[in-house]
Amino acid sequence: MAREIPKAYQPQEIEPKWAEYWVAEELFRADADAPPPVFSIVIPPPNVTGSLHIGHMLDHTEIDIMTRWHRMRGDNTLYLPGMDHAGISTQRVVVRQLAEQGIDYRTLGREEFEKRVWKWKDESGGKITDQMRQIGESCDWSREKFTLSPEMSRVVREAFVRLYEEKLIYRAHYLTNWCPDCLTVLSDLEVVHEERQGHLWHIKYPVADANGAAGGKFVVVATTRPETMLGDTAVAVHPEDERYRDLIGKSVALPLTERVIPIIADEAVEREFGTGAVKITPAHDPNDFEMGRRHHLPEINVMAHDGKMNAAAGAYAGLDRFVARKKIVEDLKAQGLLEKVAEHTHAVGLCERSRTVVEPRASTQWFCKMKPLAEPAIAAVERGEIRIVPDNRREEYFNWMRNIRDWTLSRQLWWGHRIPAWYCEESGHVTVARETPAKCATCGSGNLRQDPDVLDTWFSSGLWPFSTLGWPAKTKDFETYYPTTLLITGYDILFFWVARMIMLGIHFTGAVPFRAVYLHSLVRTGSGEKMSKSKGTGLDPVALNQQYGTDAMRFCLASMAAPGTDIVLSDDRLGGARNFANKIWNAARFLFVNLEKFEQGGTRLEELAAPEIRAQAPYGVAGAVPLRDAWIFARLAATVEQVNDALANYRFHDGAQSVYHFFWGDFCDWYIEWVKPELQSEDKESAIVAWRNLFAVFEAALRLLHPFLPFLTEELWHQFPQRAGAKSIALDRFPEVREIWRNHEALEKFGMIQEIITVVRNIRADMKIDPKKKVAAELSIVDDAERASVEADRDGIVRLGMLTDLKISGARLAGTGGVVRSTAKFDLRVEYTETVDVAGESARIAKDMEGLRKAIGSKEKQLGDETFRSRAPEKVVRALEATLAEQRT
RNA sequence: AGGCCCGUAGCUCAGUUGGUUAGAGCGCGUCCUUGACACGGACGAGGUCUGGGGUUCGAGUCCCCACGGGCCUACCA
Repeated sequence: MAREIPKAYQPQEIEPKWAEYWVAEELFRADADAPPPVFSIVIPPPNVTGSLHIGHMLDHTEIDIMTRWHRMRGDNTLYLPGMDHAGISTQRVVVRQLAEQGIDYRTLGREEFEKRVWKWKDESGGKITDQMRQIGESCDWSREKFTLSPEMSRVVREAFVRLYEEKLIYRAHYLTNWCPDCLTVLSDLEVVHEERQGHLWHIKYPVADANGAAGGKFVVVATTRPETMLGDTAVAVHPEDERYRDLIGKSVALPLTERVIPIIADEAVEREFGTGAVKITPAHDPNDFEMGRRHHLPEINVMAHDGKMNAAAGAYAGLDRFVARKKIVEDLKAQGLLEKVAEHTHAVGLCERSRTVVEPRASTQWFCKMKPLAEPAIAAVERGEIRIVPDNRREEYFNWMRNIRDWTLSRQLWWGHRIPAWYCEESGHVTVARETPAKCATCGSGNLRQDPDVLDTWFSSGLWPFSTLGWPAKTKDFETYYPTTLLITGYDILFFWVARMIMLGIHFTGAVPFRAVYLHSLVRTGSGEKMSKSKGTGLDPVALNQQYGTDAMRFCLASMAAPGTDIVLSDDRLGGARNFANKIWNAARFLFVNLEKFEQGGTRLEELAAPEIRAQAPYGVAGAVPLRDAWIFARLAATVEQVNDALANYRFHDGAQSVYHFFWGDFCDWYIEWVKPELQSEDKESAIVAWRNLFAVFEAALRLLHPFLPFLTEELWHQFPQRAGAKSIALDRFPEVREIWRNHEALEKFGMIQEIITVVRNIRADMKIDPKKKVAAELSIVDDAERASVEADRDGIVRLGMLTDLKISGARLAGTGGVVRSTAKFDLRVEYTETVDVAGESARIAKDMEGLRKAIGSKEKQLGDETFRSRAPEKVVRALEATLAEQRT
């Protein structure tokens, strides 16, 4: 480190340098030939619709923490990056952009439009790549993939053709969800439901005789969508409904039209709802569609693709559906056919992307049969071949999978994988093939036309874990890295993506696509909303990274990422994480600034901190490791184990908290403060031991911190002597606990010293003793071994307690005056010549006593209870007794 | 309609099979410009865990009910 180290850590100066270095040196290139164990993870490919948002930051932080941790533990590690073409979303973005320039995308033609989208993809994709590099993701850029690349297209066609040949993909006329804004059908998942206050219109349909003449009677039907009545082809009642029994088989004259439609009986009709009579519109309602099939009713589609009424709507043709609704209600009212209007709250289906009200509409589409795919996928999770974390998402997965319905695959879009199906213009036959066929497979005609539609974008995403590794070829990558180890993504795409990968993965490869899925929380705004760019509630990660530093952002997210709960990011939290980075920076600053002084005595950094020197720590003076060193290494060991355990269970917040507490609380607040004088000691041997141990702990701490704060730790790691050719801390080892680090005794002993110092400080603060004024103190410890240990570290206690002197004995406190406080293990008296605030002191003592009495009381009561003694485990009883014994003294 | 989750300090949240006086960060109060760090240090005040009932020797932790908030699935027109 140079002499002029800034006092405050400035991530902006440091981060870009390493971000570039990591990419340029290709440090994270995976080697499929490297020995196991393997850790492989594929990125949830971000949509090329714009740039990374704060949700991605969380995703990528967690993935990168896991990746770096595994890599440092020596695993054969692959983090595969890539992006998703995001069919509907990306098309919408470009359509909107064109519209802003006054261009209707349809006038451009398909080919030109696709060109425009590719151009956008390059820009947006480039931006995302830049962002990912900026935030230091340790992925293998040589293996980057894009879901719509020619390579991925081949895989998609392969998968489609296989499923078609297996009769799992089929084309059918069915009722689907239509978005009049996106102008495409949607799968059920892309329709979101929203409770809305609406109306239930009760409409009178005149009963007609066989000739269509009205007989003065009416059947009243209730509907929430009056405009669809123009497409009614029947009225249905329950077969056992007494009210309507004699009308079954008769007809009604459909108002506003010339048509006469039958009254049919079907058990699906709920007698309790509305009037018990239902208008049936097979072309515009899922229930009605089914009923229409059962009763062979005609379908009359009354709406065009853009949500306007079509020619079949007669006088209402050309009107927007909601305008038509209003007009129809008015007309009915005018004709006296509107019986009443009731308030009615119901769930309205909206297009996930455009928020437009989705129109159920019968059309011919491609579908994927899901039940046969779902069964093995359910079984795999049941058998534990895939672990879903957190647990409760497992149930959600099962619920959805067990009730799965067929997947509408085709989309009326231009941006996406074109469906590999060709229609013969002569015979009408369909040819589904991997490559463009020359002639019709059935009749041999060369007059073919490819299906204009594209596939749901999630179809290619569903193949991602194996398409990216070279499947269907048996590549080295596929052999080595599939099944992938872990998938980390948000729970909001459990069904869209995760479930489908599991189904398609098992179906095509015979193996699960990943061994575990960790579903993380979502990042929300302060008011609890899901962050969204469109609502302006999104936070810009680039700006935040700039302001606080990427490391701080990562650490902040990690420390809040408790499984199962959403994250609310705040400036306060980010500031706290930034402060932590600054603390680490300054600890390093302390080391190197002091080292300069020490080096003047002729000792070089190499002798104190070379890798082989560090490996032998902790060092002792004349063979004895000083207590503070034994203690910090024991704490380091415990922390390493806590972090390993936390990360193994995706408990990022626990891991983050452990390292925070260790570095700030133990290392900085106690350890550095304790060794300060040793570092410039006259006694050369002690000084060298202090330096060596300090460097060893600090360097190990950097490696421990690295997965969380990669930039800062990389920067500081390079300030240490490293093995020849060592390029990065990211390729160094995660700290491994050495047996001699573990030291329960040191933890106990140093803990007692900390307690003594804390009591001294307490007294000083309570008595308002001038912090700069040193005072005398006296300590009494009954236990010989404990007393000896404390005596050995008397100097430290004196220094950190700001004492002039500390008398230690095993007898009762000899001196008088001053303030006395007692704990289970020791009594302490601090000289205090001023008048003690008796009232305050006795209030404090009284409060202490009160708490203690309560604690003792409850324990005595418990221990006195025979049922407790006989039923509680012995361990608990003994621990209770031990504490009670202490508290009584 | 069915299912799930949450309600713990002023704020945001931890609290893994029930077990000693319930934790963190921020905020707050007192003191400290001591040469790593004021993005700092020392010390401290704040919760009885939404309410009620139950199981248990023992419950923030398990069960039931109520209230409050959120989410997901769902073709009652």
